Amino acid sequence: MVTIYDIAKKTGFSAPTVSKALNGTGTLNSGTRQKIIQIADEMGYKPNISARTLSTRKSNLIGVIYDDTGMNRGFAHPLFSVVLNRFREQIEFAGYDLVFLSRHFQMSYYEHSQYRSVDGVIIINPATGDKSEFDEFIESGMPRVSTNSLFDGICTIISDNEKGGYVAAEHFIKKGHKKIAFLSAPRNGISTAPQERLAGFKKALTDYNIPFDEELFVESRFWDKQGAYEAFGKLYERRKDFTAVFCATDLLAFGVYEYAEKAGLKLPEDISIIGFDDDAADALMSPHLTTFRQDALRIADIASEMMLNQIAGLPVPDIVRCEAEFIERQSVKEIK
Amino acid sequence: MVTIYDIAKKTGFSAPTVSKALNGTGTLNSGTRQKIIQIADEMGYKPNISARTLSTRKSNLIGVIYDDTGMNRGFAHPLFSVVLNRFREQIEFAGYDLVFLSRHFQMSYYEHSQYRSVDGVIIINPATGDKSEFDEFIESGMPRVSTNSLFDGICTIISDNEKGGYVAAEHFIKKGHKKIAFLSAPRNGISTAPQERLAGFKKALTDYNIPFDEELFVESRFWDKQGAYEAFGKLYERRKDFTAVFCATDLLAFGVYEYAEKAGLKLPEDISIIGFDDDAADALMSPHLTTFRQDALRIADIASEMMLNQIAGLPVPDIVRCEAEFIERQSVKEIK
DNA sequence: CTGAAAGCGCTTACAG
DNA sequence: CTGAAAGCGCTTACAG
Repeated sequence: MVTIYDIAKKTGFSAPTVSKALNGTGTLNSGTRQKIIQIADEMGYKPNISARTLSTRKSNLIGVIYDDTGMNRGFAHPLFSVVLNRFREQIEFAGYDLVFLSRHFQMSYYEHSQYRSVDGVIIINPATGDKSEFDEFIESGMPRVSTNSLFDGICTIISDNEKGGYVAAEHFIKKGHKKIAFLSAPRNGISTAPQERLAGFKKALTDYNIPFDEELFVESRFWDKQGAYEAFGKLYERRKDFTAVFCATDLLAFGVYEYAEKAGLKLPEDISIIGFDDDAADALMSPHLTTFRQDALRIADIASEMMLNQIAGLPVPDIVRCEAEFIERQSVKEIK
Repeated sequence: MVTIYDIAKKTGFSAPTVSKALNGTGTLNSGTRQKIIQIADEMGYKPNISARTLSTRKSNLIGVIYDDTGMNRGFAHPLFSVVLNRFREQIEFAGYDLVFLSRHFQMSYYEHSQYRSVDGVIIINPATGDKSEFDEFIESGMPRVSTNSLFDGICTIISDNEKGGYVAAEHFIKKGHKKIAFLSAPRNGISTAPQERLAGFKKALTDYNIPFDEELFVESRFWDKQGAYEAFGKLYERRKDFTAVFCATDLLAFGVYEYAEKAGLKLPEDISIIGFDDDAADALMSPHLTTFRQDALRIADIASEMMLNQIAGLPVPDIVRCEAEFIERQSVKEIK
């Protein structure tokens, strides 16, 4: 490993001068700068980031909070996986690397971030948990963004879920449906999406003078197919007069498809269905699932921009909403 | 941030003694060790990893090579996403953190790994590329594992793809199929899986005295649905007398489903199909896709074990094969 | 414009 | 069993 001392010796300048030349800091004769840079190149110099971090407290590392406990999808989530991937691209382009933050060894997320001297943190998927876990990040003033759920004091980039819920309900209504069920994801987690989608759903009903029927609301115990299968089963045993169901996420819709297959229900003839997320499977299932595509690329782009802004000391908004695109496929039947 | 000097002052011992106590190194009076640990705890001491890395050259960081350029799935790959997730869990349990390695800024993967002083590297998905890119890792002696493809000199944990190809062909044959097509993934990449699966496929044909028909072999231009759609179309325009197709990966099978839907072909009545990977969509499509499940958890477990072994200076095998499980669903028709 | 000095927080021989 | 000294590779005031 070649160090700045090696370059200093070779060029005849001092280590601080080499440092300034390589970093473009301080005032330097442009000739000596050129020379140093050239020699450094020839020698194949690579800075030692640990040394730099130790003296500057800047690591060029961004901590990622991504933990799918309770979701059991690993990195296969249709929204989060894309957000992670694109955020990584953008932030690497700006010279930062991504390191995963965890809660192991009695370290909290915050302690872990300190241990690694990260320059900022992105909350993509904190699993279920307690929002107060993030208070230390807020108090510390560390640059931080969330692409998952609203936190007071954390710049959050998130889909307009309420609008999504509204559009879904409105679509059903315009296709002639009146008895529309709502299959919710668990509302006890850290994500506010289920509530927001429900709020929009109710608002549309109200606007179209359709009363919200509590009996047509059902909540899955988990964010998965199995939970949805059971929840929908409960709903269907209770009531058979509804013609449509809005699922707060595609994963839940998959449970409905499974139930329909086992129970001999025809989709969308017997029940129309709309999901949320545009999972890769949607366009493969029969009928192809009508859904919403969250703008993961835009969410990630804005997240990285907001991260960089904060690192630069610039102010950022509390919340940025991104539109989710309605994708009409084949799972909603028109009722005359 | 409290440092070992703060603890030294408070306890009356020197910094080196504190260091030894906290790390459990050297010979220390167990009383002073206890005391130091207790005070450190009370003071909420967290080691500064940059300082430690600088003096020990050990970062407790493992570099991850994961780049899906050309695949365009982000982290949504049915095998890689699970491998990444489980490997992360295991390696974090051993006290290591994961950082993504990239090829930005004229840095090669290897240079990036030096820059971050990683203790080891896992190659999960290097995108298409040149195997020689990894020569530096091998020469350097850095601990390294691959869960993607075979590299001489890198401990690789990978499915028994040849066996998979064999079992697929044999299954078709036992169901009465004789004219069996093979839809391959691109073979120009770094992954050896397509060739291995093809080799097993051919072997089964030979064992059952069925000649391999070159005209029934077709290669997709990309690892995606669209490429498969086009490739299968070419095949189908050329020959209509085959009754089954083995797709080297589920993604390719999706392209066949799409083609079948557009062309009005019935699955599995007109064409039987087997995929590979057990993508989450498989059990949702009609007909549910018969496929193979790679043992991603086992692959990741072994990968982390092999990584840890290398870090500990222990020898590791060149290659570990894991069985892929055959999952029979509904996409293969029995021919009388 | 350039460099000597000190410091970031830790660990590793080496003395005592 | 414990500590003084030096070093890991870099940067930041501060002098000149």
